[in-house]
Amino acid sequence: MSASNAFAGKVVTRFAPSPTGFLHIGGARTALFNWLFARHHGGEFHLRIEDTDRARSTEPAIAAILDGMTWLNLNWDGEVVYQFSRAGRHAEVAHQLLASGHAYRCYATPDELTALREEQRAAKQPMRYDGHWRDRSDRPNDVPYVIRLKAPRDGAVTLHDKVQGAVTVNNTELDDFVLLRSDGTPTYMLAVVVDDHDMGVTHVIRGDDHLNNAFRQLALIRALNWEEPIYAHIPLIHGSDGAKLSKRHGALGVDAYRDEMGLLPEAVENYLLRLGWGHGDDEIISRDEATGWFELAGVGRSPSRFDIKKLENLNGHYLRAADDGRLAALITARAAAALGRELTADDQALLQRTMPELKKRASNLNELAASSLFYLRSRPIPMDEGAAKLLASATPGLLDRIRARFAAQDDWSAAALEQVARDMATSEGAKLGQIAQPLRAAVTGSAQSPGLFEVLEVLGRQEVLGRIDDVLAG
RNA sequence: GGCCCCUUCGUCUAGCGGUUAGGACGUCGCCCUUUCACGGCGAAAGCACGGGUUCGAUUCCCGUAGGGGUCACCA
Repeated sequence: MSASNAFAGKVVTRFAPSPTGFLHIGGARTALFNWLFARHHGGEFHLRIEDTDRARSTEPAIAAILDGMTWLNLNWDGEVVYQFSRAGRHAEVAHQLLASGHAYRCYATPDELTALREEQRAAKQPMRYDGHWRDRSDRPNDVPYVIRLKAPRDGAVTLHDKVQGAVTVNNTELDDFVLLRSDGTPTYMLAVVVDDHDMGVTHVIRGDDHLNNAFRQLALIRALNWEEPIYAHIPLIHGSDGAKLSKRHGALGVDAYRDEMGLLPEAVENYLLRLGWGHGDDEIISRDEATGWFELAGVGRSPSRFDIKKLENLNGHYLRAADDGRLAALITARAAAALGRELTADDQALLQRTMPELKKRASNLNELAASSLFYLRSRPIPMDEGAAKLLASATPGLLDRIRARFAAQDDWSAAALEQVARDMATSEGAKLGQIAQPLRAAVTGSAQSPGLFEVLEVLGRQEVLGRIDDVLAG
């Protein structure tokens, strides 16, 4: 029975992170691929928390994983499985293996193992357990032991991986790894195999840092005489320097992409999807399209580098496509923090109304919030460097003359106001920009803003005249 | 170091024996324009190297180089 055979039954995938840190971007992509594959085939996608390492697993990490999955809208089927809760079952399988002669007790102490590794390192030999207790019948009393798998020593194993293709490893490369620790708790290797089997997982899609583990797990599965899942080891995401993504690359939790970088989940998803996978020339891919198109055969075998620029560009695209009310809500907290006050319902409405123009000018929520502030500020508004320059170099008396024309203006629509400015430019023999730029600076406190006359209309006559007065007074 | 994997523009990728090697991000230029964006148009930029196989290799095979992953009573 080869794992490369076409799969006929119901697809079951899982994402199985260990809660020893945040949900990072690589894990998120693994989760996404598992999710897409399951949904594409109308199967199930499960979430399993691999918390067998009691010392390193933490509650905050678990919360961060669930939070990240939820934010990315990667909904899982059924209850979350906590691996540690299944320790009894894992031990049971280990002892079953012991009874069937596929495993044995090893009484080697940590010191002995360290010494063995030192020896092997010195002799430039591969560092592997030597199987000292593999075939011995003597049993020291009152000495702690671990249970090791009696792994095959001859021949080779070929894994038919859906992404990596046929990969063959000699059994001499594998040693008798530990199944059950001396304290009776299971190792990762045992727990994964037992849980995947018990959960009915049909396709194991994970990072290719697990490729070597697959051979050990296969040995275990065969000793158990269980059905082998289909494997797909996807390449890791690397930093811009080509090495595995880590802290020094700014490998952050997905919460940082949401909170600190102000990205939209659909942008992160689209970016992650295109990392290592492609569908012709398509770049902007909806979730529905992705679900319809995704297949493991399309996953490349080479690692890809994380490119924040492309992610930001994609985010800009999704920002422009996003609902205005949603965006207004998303930047509320950021705007409130910058303003030092809560936003009112009127503020919210104003943000939503101005959003179509604001969102064209931002590539993330931070920029979007910052660009909206001038609408919300109370007088006198601060002038940034660019605005100060514009005002300093404006023609003398310009603002006074603009103010006079605006003060006499009845129709406060953008179109009418633009006409006022154009008339003034004509009569003064100036270019529109010479008038518009200083005016923009006075009214927005910046050299850049959405269309000036729309801004004037939104701000209203009183506020505009007031802001001009503030500058004239200052 | 052993084993395993990878190698198309700077980056993500399309390509699955014959193409002017396509798209996207980024970069540069132009257009639009009251600014910044958005949008539109255009440019520079790539098959790591060496052998084969073949009428013909980016594509198939073998080396070399480079990169990566992994070698725990961690997962």
